[in-house]
Amino acid sequence: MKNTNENVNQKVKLDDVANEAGVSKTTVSRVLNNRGYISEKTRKKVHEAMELLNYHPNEIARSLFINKTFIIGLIFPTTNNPFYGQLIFHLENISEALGYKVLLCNSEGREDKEKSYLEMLQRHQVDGIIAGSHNRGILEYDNPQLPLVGIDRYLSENTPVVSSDNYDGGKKATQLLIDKGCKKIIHINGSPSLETPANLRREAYEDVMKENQCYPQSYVIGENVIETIFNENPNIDGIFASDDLIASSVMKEAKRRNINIPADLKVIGYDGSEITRMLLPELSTIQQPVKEIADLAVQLLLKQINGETESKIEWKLPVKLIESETT
Amino acid sequence: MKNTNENVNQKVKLDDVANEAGVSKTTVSRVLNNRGYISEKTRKKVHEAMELLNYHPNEIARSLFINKTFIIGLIFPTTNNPFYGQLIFHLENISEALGYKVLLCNSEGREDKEKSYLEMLQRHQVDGIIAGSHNRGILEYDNPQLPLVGIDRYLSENTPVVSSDNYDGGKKATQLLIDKGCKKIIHINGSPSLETPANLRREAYEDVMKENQCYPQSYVIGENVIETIFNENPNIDGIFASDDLIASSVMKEAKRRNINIPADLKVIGYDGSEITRMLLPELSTIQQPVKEIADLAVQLLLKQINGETESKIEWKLPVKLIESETT
DNA sequence: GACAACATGTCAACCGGTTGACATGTTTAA
DNA sequence: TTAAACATGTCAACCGGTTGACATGTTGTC
Repeated sequence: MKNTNENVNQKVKLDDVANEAGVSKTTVSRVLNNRGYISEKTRKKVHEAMELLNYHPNEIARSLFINKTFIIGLIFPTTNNPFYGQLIFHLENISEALGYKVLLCNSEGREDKEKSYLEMLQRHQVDGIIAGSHNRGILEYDNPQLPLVGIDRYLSENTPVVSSDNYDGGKKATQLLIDKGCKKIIHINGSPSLETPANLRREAYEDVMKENQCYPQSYVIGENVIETIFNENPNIDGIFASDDLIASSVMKEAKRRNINIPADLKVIGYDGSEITRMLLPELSTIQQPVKEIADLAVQLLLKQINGETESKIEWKLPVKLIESETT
Repeated sequence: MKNTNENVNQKVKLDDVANEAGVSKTTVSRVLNNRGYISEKTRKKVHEAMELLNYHPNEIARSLFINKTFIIGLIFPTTNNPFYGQLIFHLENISEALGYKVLLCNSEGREDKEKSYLEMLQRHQVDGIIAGSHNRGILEYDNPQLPLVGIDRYLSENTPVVSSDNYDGGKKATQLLIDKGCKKIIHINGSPSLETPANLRREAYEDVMKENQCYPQSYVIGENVIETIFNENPNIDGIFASDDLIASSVMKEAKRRNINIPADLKVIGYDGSEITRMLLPELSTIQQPVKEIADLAVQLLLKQINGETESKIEWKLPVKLIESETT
């Protein structure tokens, strides 16, 4: 009953609070969870005791019982990238506002890491996962009965995918280069073996090129690819890179070769994240609505978590063409 | 005893595995934790049962009992920043390699968010926290009996702080500008009210300036500050920005005013993160050893977690001057 | 042949909350 | 006056693992 405080050495638990406040364990729990009848006087007493003892309810114990952790797992290649950095920032932000915490997993695009993260997240009883990484199939195979949302990645037949309107983005980018008078336009993208809606950027590129009687030609990003492109295509006058980092490498190489942008070569990227806009404002790009993507992804995940159904699988959000100095 | 599989609807638990394998709960636990005597035959049986049922041990239950979660909390302003993005990537990476998971908290530099995150992390029974955000005092006040490490931030008297050698970095940067013949050098930094070792960058700047009979003048970053600097100092010929993003804004403004860099104005930044180097390679900067900082921070945290003592409080890692086109 | 080491089982307490059932007493409203 | 609503307590089961104590039986070895 008495305040036997004086630097508690062990963790304070609910029992201790009950003793301090002179009430029962059940009453404290009632105060904590706002259930049943509680008088203001008792509520105050309990809160004071909690304050005095510096009590922090053990979420682990709570989670175990209620069978819910309020944790969401995020699996993405890396935070060390302007687009993902911004996306993850918003995902965390929105989740936090809705009472969820976030376990961060940097898969580095490696299948083995992704697999072990998935396993780890299941052991940790996360309430759901948002992933934007690697191959279809892995998650499908393990078939966790877990709420799941993909960002720019197909995870399985029935998991919702949120992405920007990649086809429209690819169309806008290609069309701009053509409108600016480019004749020999090349597209550079990531590995097309990944099953991602981002491949639509290339599809749109090819369609628009053909519509304009141009021959589409794509390169997959990799070691020395950009040099190769310049070497193999001396008459190149337009490049559509499927992300801004690639575009920046293109610009660097062009500079090295004294190719003037935009006079001799026009370049457009994709993503338009805040950091890229800040550090490389001269680059024209297709901007993804990152915050909206994050918003929708969390919303769809929470729907699943709460058992609501939603039949729409593919969600596309509008992109914005940002024209700058490279076109 | 029999495989009563056929799509398990509820969560598989240890009991189910025991039944499937035809052994006792204790034996399964022994296999799982590698304790006591277990024959190869039994071990195999148990593993097969786990596979068959697609069993994932409930870490929550385990954590509750062993009183350890293997989770580390990370409190940083944002992942949407080249430096923090890279730092957080490495922190997660290293933690993962050592068997720890990471709860991500974007404080946005807000005191209230930081406070509520701290509270949340304690409820979730994290094993420790690495923070690189905001004011001293908050964490100290709450005085959590929690392993704690700061990165570039003093958190309390006795919490270790890891940072780059800020004084040396500031010295190198300023000296470079002076060596290049700058006479009127201005420093731009973040709020000096934050108690962070990063303030040493400015101290070094001031010391070097005085040593060279120059008058040191610092501005705090904020709305329109850069314009103000140019307006108030028409004869300015050198700027040392305390991070690369600020430096990039300086470059942008200089371009707008047709001030030629480096001919009329030399600029040097601080951080040298991968993304900045990639997008803005022409910027001279002081590069922090991000991976080494992350490495050391995790190491120091684990030491605390494991009850080992370490009396050294301030850790400084060497920086590297990267000279490029802006100086 | 005996004793140590190996192999496994049963049982129950425990980690720190949550919850339902039930009891008792006090207010409040009709 | 009396029933409903309010306020709190006790008790025990439960969430899903872990662990120690103790029992029993099998091998291996000197």
